[in-house]
Amino acid sequence: MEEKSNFILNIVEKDVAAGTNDGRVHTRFPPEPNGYMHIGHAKAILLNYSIARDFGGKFNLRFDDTNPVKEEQEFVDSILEDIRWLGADWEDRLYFSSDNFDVKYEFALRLIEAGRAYVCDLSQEQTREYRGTLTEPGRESPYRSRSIKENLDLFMRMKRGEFAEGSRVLRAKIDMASGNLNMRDPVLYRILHAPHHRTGEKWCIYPMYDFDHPFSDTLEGITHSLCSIEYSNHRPLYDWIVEQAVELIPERVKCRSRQYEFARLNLSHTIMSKRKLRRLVEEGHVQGWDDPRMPTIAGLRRRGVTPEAIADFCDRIGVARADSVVDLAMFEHCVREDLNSKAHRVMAVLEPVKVVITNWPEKEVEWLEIENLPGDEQAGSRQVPFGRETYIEREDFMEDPPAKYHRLAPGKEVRLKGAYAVTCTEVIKDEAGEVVELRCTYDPATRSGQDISGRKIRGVIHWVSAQHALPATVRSYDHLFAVSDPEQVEEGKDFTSNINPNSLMINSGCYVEPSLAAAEPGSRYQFMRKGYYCMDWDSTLDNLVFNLTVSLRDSWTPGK
RNA sequence: UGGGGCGUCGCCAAGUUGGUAAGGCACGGGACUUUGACUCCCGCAUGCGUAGGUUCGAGUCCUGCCGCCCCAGCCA
Repeated sequence: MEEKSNFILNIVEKDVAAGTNDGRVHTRFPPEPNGYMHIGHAKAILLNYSIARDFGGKFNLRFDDTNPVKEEQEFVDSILEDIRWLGADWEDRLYFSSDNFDVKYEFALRLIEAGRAYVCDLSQEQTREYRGTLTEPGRESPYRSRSIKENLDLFMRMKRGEFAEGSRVLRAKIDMASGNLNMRDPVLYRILHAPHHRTGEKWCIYPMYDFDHPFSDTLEGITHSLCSIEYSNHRPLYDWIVEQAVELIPERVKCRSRQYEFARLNLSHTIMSKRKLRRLVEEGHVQGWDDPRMPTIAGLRRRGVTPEAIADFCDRIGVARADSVVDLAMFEHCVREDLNSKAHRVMAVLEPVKVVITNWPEKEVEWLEIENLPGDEQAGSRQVPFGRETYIEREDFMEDPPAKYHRLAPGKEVRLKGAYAVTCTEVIKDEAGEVVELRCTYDPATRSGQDISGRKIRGVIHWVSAQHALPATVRSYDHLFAVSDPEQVEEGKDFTSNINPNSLMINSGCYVEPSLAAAEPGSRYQFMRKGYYCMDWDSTLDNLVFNLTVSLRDSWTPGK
């Protein structure tokens, strides 16, 4: 009914209507291969991809690999995998900034020839001093007036490797008095005697982001270059570079690319900075980049979150320019909604207590048919064994229950889901007073689907046949950070002090129904009345391992 | 005290040329229920940072305040 609307869509619609760039829409996602993708990146990836898709345009994937010191092939591989998994299709347009280092060098030469760039010999420290401050204008470098001939010579020798790292840079000649520090003769190229993960030893000068990015966009014909808010200050420089390219190297320019900024995603109870996520991994607060508690794409995938849920989430949070923090509950809602419609229902008991049905024949086993996905006949059904001994959840029994406790208690009757109604007749405890076994009787007239007892049975609990149960380990997760804003800390502490010590809980003595013997790692289920779980790759034949994706909503408040 | 942004319900977020505040999440209430799940109903901003102004009429225009974010890498 209501169309989704945001300022970027409005811009694109207007451009298409006006025939800007011949009505063409071309976006890109430009990751730097120096870390893993997280859900914040997913927002950017999906935004770029969906705009191209929805307007019949194109979407490129371009690695921004202009800093060999920080970048590695390992990250290229993981990023490729994550973006593919998210479903953003770059078709045959996978690019690397480094693929065009030659053209970029040529562009730089023309900038020098036009008198708009110069080689500067100031040290890094001096450069900083000359740049001025936020409130005071900068001073022009003494090297700013070098002749074009000398600049050309010096730059070519920089490329040949004649100079030490840090000894010289190529700078744009713009305006040292600009209120925007990015315009105070920004560095275009620096010397880095470091091997590049793709170009190897070929180059020892590397372009800076501000020079490389806009030019790459024009080379690829990117019409709408979307990035996050902190690049707003760079837009004047982006436009300057595009203008220079249009004028000085028009044969390579496919269009006048334009940059638009939107607010990056922040999630409550979560951190999104690559640096801090790295610390969580390196300091052992989590077990790796794909730890299910991590907001990384790899972590979410291992947790059991689907790409569809992520896409739906990104769709719902919208796109705007205002800083914001989205409630994690919003994300969890999207995950539940998606899984609710596709995860098959099975039974698993996480903290088992044995139930013996005293009036059930010793060796008899009855196979009950239970539907896989109520409301969806296509999903079929399966046979689940029921016998004299079963396990139920420890929390589904209370010796002295509060009012409206629709579960098992002495003398009370509940239905074992898909099977019979049982009544608790005896509670057996150990010396410590811990309940170790419950004795019940069942009523044959209450067989699921053929209940002729005429009684209305309120409580329904899940169970697993003891004789057929499969042992399993279930890992339950809570928010990695106990507080909404992990960055809010006391004096002298940092975000790690907000780590939730109980974010991981491992239950190793669990039992799951036998149908799960056929489950595959990565497959998702709803453990009835508990939550959604994903089989982990750590699973073995004699011990299945499941990760909690998200629990079911639970509106039951004891005593109320 | 420079420049660039942003401020609409607890959290996100729509709001054409000014015409009388969408939607989602969360929350509360109810119905249904062999998952206390799902689903379905109902409720939830006389007010859009704030103070003025223009106007028949302003979240939308003007002015002044207030608050928050970003920028002084040879990182991206």
